[in-house]
Amino acid sequence: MSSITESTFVDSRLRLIQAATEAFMKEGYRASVDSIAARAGVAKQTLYNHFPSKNDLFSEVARLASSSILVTLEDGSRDVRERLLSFAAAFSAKVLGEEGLAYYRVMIAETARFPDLAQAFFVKGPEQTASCLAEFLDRAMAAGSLRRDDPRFAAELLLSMLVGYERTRRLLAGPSATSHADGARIEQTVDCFLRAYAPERASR
Amino acid sequence: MSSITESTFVDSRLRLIQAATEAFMKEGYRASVDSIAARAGVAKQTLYNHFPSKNDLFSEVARLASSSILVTLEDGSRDVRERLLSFAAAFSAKVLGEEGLAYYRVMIAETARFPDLAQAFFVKGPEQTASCLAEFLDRAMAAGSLRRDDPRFAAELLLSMLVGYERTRRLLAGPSATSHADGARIEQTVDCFLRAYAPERASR
DNA sequence: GCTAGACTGGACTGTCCAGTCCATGTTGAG
DNA sequence: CTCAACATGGACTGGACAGTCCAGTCTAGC
Repeated sequence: MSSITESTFVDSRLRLIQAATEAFMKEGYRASVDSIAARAGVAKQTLYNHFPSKNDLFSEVARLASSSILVTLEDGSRDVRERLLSFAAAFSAKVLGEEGLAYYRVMIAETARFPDLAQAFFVKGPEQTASCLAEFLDRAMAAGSLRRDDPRFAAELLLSMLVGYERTRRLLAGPSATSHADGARIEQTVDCFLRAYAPERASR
Repeated sequence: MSSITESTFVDSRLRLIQAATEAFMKEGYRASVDSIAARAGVAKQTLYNHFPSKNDLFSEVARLASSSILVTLEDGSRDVRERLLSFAAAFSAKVLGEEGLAYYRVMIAETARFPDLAQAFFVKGPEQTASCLAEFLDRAMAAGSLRRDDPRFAAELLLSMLVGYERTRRLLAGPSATSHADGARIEQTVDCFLRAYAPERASR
């Protein structure tokens, strides 16, 4: 990319990680070292120059992927509903997208082999997203836009509502046969949540 | 069990299926044929007398397990809330229990290898449970106990709320560190659902 | 030109495992 | 008693795969 010859050394590490990511996401941990090296256009020995073992390579891939899964609420002076909607859309897209599903599947499958990675994935993903959302809900409750209640519980509830059933469907039956269009589903879900957390007795 | 000698033929099939179930649930498809035969106290050849291949054995196990995962609403003349509560408790127990989690994990992990089994699992489990619940909600809506709305959507929503986040937590981080006691969590969830689907403007 | 360090290809080892084969019991039915 | 059917265990095949080794190539910098 940067210089003359097409394999500019050093970046073989990057190519490896990229290839490994693709392979692991598609085939899970069962993806063979040979196939990863081949996909990266690199000799097997080169792979072992960079990573002491397949486990280490997998761990690296998983750690990298884990570091880009947080979904936050954009700051904005808009309506609570507006902000929740845009968050919900972003969250759904991430979790229910090709990549998100693949990653989830692999981590679930390999929890036994890599308990620490699974734990880390959970903390950096769902857990942190829930914290972030809970904080937002807490403020909204304080401001009277939502009924006062346990914000952490509410956050986990909303996350559940957004992807619970749909994720299972897509994981098990493929992304086919979606009953609702995504946008409508999300809006309906958020409105349901807002109805459950509407402030007492005040119509708005 | 029925007669004199301790290995009464024929039931070796049952012992095999039982052993295979345990093994597959614990180690996934990677569980070796030898280990399954050993666990069943049976020769490998015996296993191959009953099942032409490891795939067939796995399929049999999965099909059997799939046929016992439906959760229905008991009929009763009680309150809508009461009935939903008892359903929610049963559903949570099944899905979030040791066994339910293990089964879910295995099916998710092997979707690529056994797409048909995964599909069947989804239909016999979540899908059918949702239908059953939707029917109940539909009747409750007709009776005015719940606000009129798409009952199928409401059903999927409730199922999501009940296990979405908690299942992910348990799958990835083990059943440890549960923030709420199970009972409280379920009750809170159902009440949230009822608030979202309360009949218009009527306080009860 | 020479050296050091990274890359290559391919052969090789050791292990694990699905599935087969066979020689040898054990059992119940005719 | 004998046959048929099923069970046993242990040896074996063939393939996949992680990880090692090595002899040779390319490049950069001295």
